Order: sequence, then C-alpha cells, then structure tokens
Amino acid sequence: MAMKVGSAPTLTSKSSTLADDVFEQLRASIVKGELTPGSKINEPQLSKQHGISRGPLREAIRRLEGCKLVEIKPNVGANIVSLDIPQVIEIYEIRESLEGLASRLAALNASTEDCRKLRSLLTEHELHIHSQNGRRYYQREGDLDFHFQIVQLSRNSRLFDILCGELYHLMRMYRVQTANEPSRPVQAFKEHHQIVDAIEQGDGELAELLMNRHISTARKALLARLDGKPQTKFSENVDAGASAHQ
Amino acid sequence: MAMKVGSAPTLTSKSSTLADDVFEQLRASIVKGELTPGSKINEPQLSKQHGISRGPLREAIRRLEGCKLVEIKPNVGANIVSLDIPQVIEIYEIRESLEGLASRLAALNASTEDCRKLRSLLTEHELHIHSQNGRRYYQREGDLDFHFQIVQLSRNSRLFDILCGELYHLMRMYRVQTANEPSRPVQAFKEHHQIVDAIEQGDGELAELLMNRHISTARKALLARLDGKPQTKFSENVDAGASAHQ
DNA sequence: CATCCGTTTATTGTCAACAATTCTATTGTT
DNA sequence: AACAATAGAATTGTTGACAATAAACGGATG
Repeated sequence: MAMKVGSAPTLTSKSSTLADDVFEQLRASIVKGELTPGSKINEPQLSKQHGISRGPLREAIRRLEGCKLVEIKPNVGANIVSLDIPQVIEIYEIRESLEGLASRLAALNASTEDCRKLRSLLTEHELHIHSQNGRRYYQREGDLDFHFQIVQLSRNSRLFDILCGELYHLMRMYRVQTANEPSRPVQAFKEHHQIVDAIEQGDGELAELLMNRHISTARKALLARLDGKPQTKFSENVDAGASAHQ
Repeated sequence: MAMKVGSAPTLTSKSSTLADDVFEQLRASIVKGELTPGSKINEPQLSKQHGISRGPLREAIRRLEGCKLVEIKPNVGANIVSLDIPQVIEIYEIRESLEGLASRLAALNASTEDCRKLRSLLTEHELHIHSQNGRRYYQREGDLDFHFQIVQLSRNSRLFDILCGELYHLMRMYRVQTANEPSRPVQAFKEHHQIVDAIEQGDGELAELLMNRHISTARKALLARLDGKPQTKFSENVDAGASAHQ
C-alpha cells in the first residue's frame, strides 16, 4: 500500500504545467533526500537539468516556499529547509495532538471493512518485521503507511493535508531507524493493534489516548537523545527518534 | 496589541523582492476580504494594478498556492480558495486539538509577566465588550488576539506557523459575528479568564481541557447551523460560528 | 428559439534577454 | 603573511515578447 500523492498520468504528459511537474519532482527529491537539507538550489543548473526555463522553475520553488520546504533569502537564493532536533520535537508534539484527533475521528467513521484493511496492513508488516531487510522497510515506509491510513479514516481532509502533506514529508526527510533497539518495532506493532482494537470498537477516546501514548514514546526517545548530544545540528543519518517507534 | 505578521520596514523599501511584497499584499487582501472567496485572479489586471510585471506576480500566486490560499487550475487560472461549512468545521476540529496543545504548553512556559499581559488584554476586551462598536471589534479582532497570544506562549514555532499562519487566516476570511446572541461574548470572556487562571497556576491539563471546551462550543454552534441550512454554500456574511465564542 | 461550429479575443504558459545584486578571486598595502 | 579594496564572474530579480490554450462572440442551421 504505497502512498502516492499525485503522480503524472500520461507519459507524454500535456495536461499539467511545467511548474507543476517540476514542483512534484522537487518535492519528491527533497523527501527522498536527493536534495539534502540545507543545500542550496542553483537555478541555472536545475533548469538545465530538467530541461526547462527558469520561469516555471522559480514558480515551483515559490510554491515549495509556501509549503515551507525551502527557505528563500532575497538576492541570495533558496535552500532546502533544515531542521534541528528541537524543531523535530515540535513536530512530534503537533503530531501527537493531531494524530490523536485523527484516531478519535477514525473510530467514529471506520467501517468493518476499513478495520479489516487495517488488520491486513498490520499482518503484512508483521511478516516483514522479523527479516532484517524487512525491519528496515517497516521503519522507513511501512510504519508511516499505518498512520497514513488512520488519518484517511478521519475523513477530515484538512487534517489529512496538514499531516500527510506537510508534516509527513518532513518526517521522511528526517526518517531514521531506531537503530540498536530491536524491541521497539515489536512493541510498536502491538500498540498499532491496540489502536485498531479501539477503532474497531468505536471507542474514540481510547483510540486517541493510545495514539497519543504511541507517538509520545517516540518524542521522548528523541528528547532523551537531545539531552545526550546537546546542540547537534541533526545530520542526515541520525539513528533515533523520528521513527523510533513508528 | 495588534498582531502584525510581517510588515515592510522602510518607506522606500528595497531589501525585499517584488514577489515577496505582492505576496504579503495579496495575502492581506484575501484575509481582509477584499479578494472574495471563489473569485478569479486576473494576472494582467493585478500586475498593472500593482505596477509590476507578471513574473513576480505569478511567483507570489504560486506561493499562495503552497499556503493553500488559492487554487490553480492549469491553463485556466487561480481562484481564491472558498470554504463551505463542513470545511470550516474541519478547521475547528483541528483548532480544538492544536490550541488545546498550545494552552498546555503555555501553562508550562508562561512567566508571571506573560500572565499579566494576558490579563491586561482581557480587561481591555472587557471595556470594548459592552459598547456596540466594541462588540464588533472584539469579535472581529480582539478575540483572535487572545488566542494568538496563547499560541505564542507555547513556544512551539511550528505550531505558531500552522495556527497563525494558516488556519487563522482562513478563520478571518470567514469571520462572522455571533449575531443575535449577546450572551455569548460575555461567556467567552469568562472562559478566557478561566484559561488564564489555569495557565497562571501552571496547570497544563486544565488549560488544555478548558481551551478544548471553549473552541468546541463554537464548533457545535456551527454544526447546529449546518443542520439548519443544509448545503448552503457559505456566503460572505454568515452570522455564526467562526467567532461564535472566541 | 435553441444549438452547434468556426472565428476572434483574452488569458495563461513559456522563454530568452537585460538589470541588479552578491559571491569570488585577484591585487595591493601594511 | 594577513587584511582591505577592487574588478570580475556568477547568480538572482525583472521585464517584455511569443506560443498555446481556453473563453467569448457571432453566424449559420435544425
């Protein structure tokens, strides 16, 4: 269950503009890490690379600015946004509230069919969890899929936009494995099941509480890490936190 | 205590780009309602009106698109975003969670000086509340000021961005007076004081609970209105909800 | 009278050139 | 050798022109 956002339909695409296309490509590159946080955007280079003029490229960059994925300094240029650990913790605090809300709403809306899908997603994860490659997969993609589904079930489209359109992109940028902590994925897996239990029973308050705890665990792990390495400027391959659980 | 976002410093401003300037002007126009929801953006007209070329204007529009304040259809143009009542309710659900979080964090961070400022803001509101013009002022501007301050005290910059940079702008667009309900502002005023009480005592959980209730009241008023007029396409001068309390 | 179709008009998308600013590197001085 | 000033290169900001698409108009036809 991959979570495509909005991909181009036809090969010789015509219906969308160059600015839209390059916007999505750039956003994907940022999330994948091909454009590393803090790095500078060179307009002439990028425009040549994508075979377009600077006009549409600049529009795409401006749109990324609106999404807070790049920062533009006048007469200097655009840089990929870079988060330090305190900022990531801020995001976790917000996620905690928002995904709690999503879980509560999901419990009110979810059909039995929806719950069945959630379960199958979890059993699929269980298969991967024990293989080494699988663990990596689970932590890098599979886990967010679960949260993604919950948010969809909330049926609150703006909540979906904020979480999946803004915060999750940043989460992925700073996705990191809960290295050297083999017990956590298994525990997270159990918590996921508990959350589905609550949703299945239509117990919104419980679902909210469990999701809050679930994310809070990861936030606290990050916080502990912050105390350990005080003002470390979050380099690329950190190995805790973001996906500490999920 | 007016809440300017980011205004130009010098008269013959030079340090910022045309795209940045027109972006802020357009955003202000949208929030003020000078550009009505759903209306189309005419590039040649606007560029002449602002005395700039279409290039920077288009960049500003693309940035607004990133902020979800306008929607662009390829080869057709940009329209000011228009919300119907269900969408506004979605926003209230999110506000409820997020401002609850903000209140909880504010209770942990606020100094006695901060609390003093909150009180003075509230007493100022009390003065305005009983005059007819004042009531209008209070509902249109003063009330959001209070919420604005709370969010600032949370010291979570991204929370601030989401609430004050995205949602409040939309709130203002659909700001509407709780017409024919003179009791509500007084009640809201009391609730504001209760929230400050909790913050003053450092009781984060209570502050969160009270803020949740406070916003929930407004959301339910909107919901009741929704049931009354089913699929009304939220015209400009609705008279309930958005600022029903707050 | 309504509808369909082609023409005209206006608006959007794209590009390449120019202007303005910042960054770089060399030179000259202490 | 270290630092400041200056000239050059590179990058960003802005503009106007052109191409492509969609909307508006008008006439012919059922």
